[in-house]
Amino acid sequence: MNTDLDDPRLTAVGLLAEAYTGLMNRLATQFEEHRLSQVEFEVLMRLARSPGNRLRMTDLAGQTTLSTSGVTRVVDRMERSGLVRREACPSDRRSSYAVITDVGMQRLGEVLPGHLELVQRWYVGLLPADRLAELLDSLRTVRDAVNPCAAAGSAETALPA
Amino acid sequence: MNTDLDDPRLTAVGLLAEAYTGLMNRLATQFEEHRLSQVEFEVLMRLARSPGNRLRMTDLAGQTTLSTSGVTRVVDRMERSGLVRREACPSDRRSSYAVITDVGMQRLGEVLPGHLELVQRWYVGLLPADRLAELLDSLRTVRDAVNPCAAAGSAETALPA
DNA sequence: CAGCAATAGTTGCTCTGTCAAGTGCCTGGT
DNA sequence: ACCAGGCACTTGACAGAGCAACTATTGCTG
Repeated sequence: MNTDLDDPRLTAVGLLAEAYTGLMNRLATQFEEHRLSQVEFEVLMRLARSPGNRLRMTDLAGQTTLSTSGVTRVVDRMERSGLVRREACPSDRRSSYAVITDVGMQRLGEVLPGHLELVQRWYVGLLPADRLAELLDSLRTVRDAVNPCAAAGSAETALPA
Repeated sequence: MNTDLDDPRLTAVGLLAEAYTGLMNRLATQFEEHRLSQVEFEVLMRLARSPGNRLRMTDLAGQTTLSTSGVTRVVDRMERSGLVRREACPSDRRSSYAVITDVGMQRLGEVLPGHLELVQRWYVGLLPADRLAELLDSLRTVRDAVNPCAAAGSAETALPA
């Protein structure tokens, strides 16, 4: 019928999607064990890696997949559970910082080792070093094209490298 | 503080996530122009590629990222907009098929060319052929580990290849 | 320095999807 | 032949996230 249905480009997208969502599913289980969602984990990571352990709400939104209202709500929840607190920005009364608390830091410390182990097992450990390097390089090419902000921004997802 | 915060494995996950979500954002715009969501597009694709243009609800759930109740609801909506219809399964009265309609096929035909073009521009076209082949190979390795069902199942995301 | 456009954040409404419970149907053991 | 347990699907209640509208601030421009 429609020959486009067999286009190899669809396979390419499918593989990317399945690899990503499959990996995330593997990781999600461990987050749940520690009463964290994926989004919450990312918020903790971003804050922990930022100078002063803090980020303005808008910047946090820019560094995640969330809208600003999404960030408001996540921070609401995390503030309620003590992982994060809001702090006024002295230089601009419109802004406020989200700051990771000691409890948040501790929680992150509990999750991270297991998380890294899972990433090792289900992703980076599956490929020989040179293949992995090539993979990351190609992903970076796509990422830079598709999401130039992340490339230009202060941080990649995790590392400025 | 916590040296794990700089682990390169986090960068690896970050690149995968940003490449994937960034690409999806680019593709989403075009879907909206055709009044389709990403999930609806995937449902149409899966059905169009299946024998008899149909799939049991459960199988459709297995081939997407949705739960069975999620599939029930997507198919509800798509049935309402005429893209899909339900049909009873003669051999098992518990099951029902989702079948893509002519309208659904036509809609898919409208979206697909532009979709492929975008995939070309923001993903496969960014890499030389040999790099792309390596990328897909590595992604397949990860996918097979992380989501063995997809590998074993009747179809990859798009192609059985 | 008054006024106004732009910005940071929050909130109401809505949509989408999940989980758990419920219905009806199928099947294997006795 | 029965019924116990399992399966396919649906439904109700609810959580997460986005958009658009709103408030409070800021800072530019005349």
